[in-house]
Amino acid sequence: MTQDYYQYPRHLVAVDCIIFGFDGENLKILLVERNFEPKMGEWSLMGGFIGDNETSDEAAQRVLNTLTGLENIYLEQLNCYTEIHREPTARIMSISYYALINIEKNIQINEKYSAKWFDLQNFPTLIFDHNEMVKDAVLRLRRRASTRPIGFELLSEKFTMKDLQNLYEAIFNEQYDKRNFISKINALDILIKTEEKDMTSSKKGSYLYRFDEDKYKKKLAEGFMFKI
Amino acid sequence: MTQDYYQYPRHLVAVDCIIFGFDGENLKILLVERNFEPKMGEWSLMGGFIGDNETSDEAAQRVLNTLTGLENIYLEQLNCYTEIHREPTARIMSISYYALINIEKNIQINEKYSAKWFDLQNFPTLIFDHNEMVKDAVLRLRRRASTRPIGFELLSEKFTMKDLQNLYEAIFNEQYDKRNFISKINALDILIKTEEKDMTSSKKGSYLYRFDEDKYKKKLAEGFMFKI
DNA sequence: GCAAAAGTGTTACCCGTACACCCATGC
DNA sequence: GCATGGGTGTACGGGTAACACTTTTGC
Repeated sequence: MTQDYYQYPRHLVAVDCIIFGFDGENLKILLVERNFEPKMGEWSLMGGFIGDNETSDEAAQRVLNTLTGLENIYLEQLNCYTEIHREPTARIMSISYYALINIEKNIQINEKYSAKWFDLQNFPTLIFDHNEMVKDAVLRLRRRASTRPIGFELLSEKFTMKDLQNLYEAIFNEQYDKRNFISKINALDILIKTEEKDMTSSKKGSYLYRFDEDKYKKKLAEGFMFKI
Repeated sequence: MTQDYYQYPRHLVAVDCIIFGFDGENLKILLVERNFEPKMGEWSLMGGFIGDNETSDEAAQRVLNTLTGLENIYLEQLNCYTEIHREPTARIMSISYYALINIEKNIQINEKYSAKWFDLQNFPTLIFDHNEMVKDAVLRLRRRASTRPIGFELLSEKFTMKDLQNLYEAIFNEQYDKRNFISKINALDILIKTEEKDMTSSKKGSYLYRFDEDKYKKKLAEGFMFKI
């Protein structure tokens, strides 16, 4: 006996991307203005349907690449939303992904889409269940950021301690003591202090650091746990 | 301009359930022997296709109900697996769910399915990507168990401290000091100590406890965080 | 009376947190 | 020389982890 697949319904399945960025002070989210019905003109997450010859991960990368031109973006699958009437015109399941991108690298946003960075503390109401998706994504971002060194995806290759602290303060929406934060980071021992200084923020200048990915991986293999 | 949904492919979407149980000593997983091709006779997770008029959550509950007769099972969505050739005969996406059930309550497993409880430390190789699903589910179970009082789903309504400790030792695959464990649990202050004793395990007998869900919810609302 | 599991407190160490002053430089 | 942000060390307290003996009772 072989199972007959023709008796089972088939579904439209999309991906929707929650794209996070960081401008040095605040967490940002990249939204697009819909240029088709339904809900044309309203703000939404960037999304697209999953094709026959791509996985959902690939679909999400494709969607992001179409919008930003970037490749190999940090991307993680979140949830699958399957409410029957989550979209009014058809039953569409959607797998949400969150992406972390460095705003500075992201020079050219495809003009075909009216996309805009919004402050995560203050962005418009989105279509369908996209607000729920964003809420879930923020929670996941916080969880991940506390146990994995994903914050560096949001920064440039070189950054100051102040940048890093600002980033974590934005992610967790909390203020930290400078001395405690720095000694915590130094205790992790996964940064390289360069000889260079960032002179834009002060007269003294502040040292630039890089994330030492090789060292991190080595320590991981030895049982090290990132924790912040 | 309206988007034309007919141009997009439709997909078979299934749910697969990782069903955890606890026998007082070890974590168990409920597996079924496939009675249809492909891979007939091999062990797999219990699954089923998502219908047109049900959400994935509902499909997972339906699948579990079909197998065990139980209703309102603790269930959480895990991941969506979308590799194109994850099943050999057709492209099928699968949303995995993990379920926690009390083995003792689960008196009648549907005889239509050859289902069997296996020790989580020692169960057969499963079909397709089901082993990966189980691995992911165990990790999620550990994360959840450390921050939510989900362990009680796996125990009977009344349980001894020893039961609880055995459960957490099984989940985290670690040994704990009895005194430290008990004082940690007592500090949480979310259990009710009953007058009854379980006399089966010793001559002295050990007190039975119940999870105080109302108290837990009240404390949650006041900012309490479960942590173990 | 003895075997077998239940139940119970104290101490030491570590980590997290609070906290304030000097440094380097451009203007 | 002064204003601005950068960089550094210590002390205290709370919580976690290590640790052993007494109690109960059925046989």
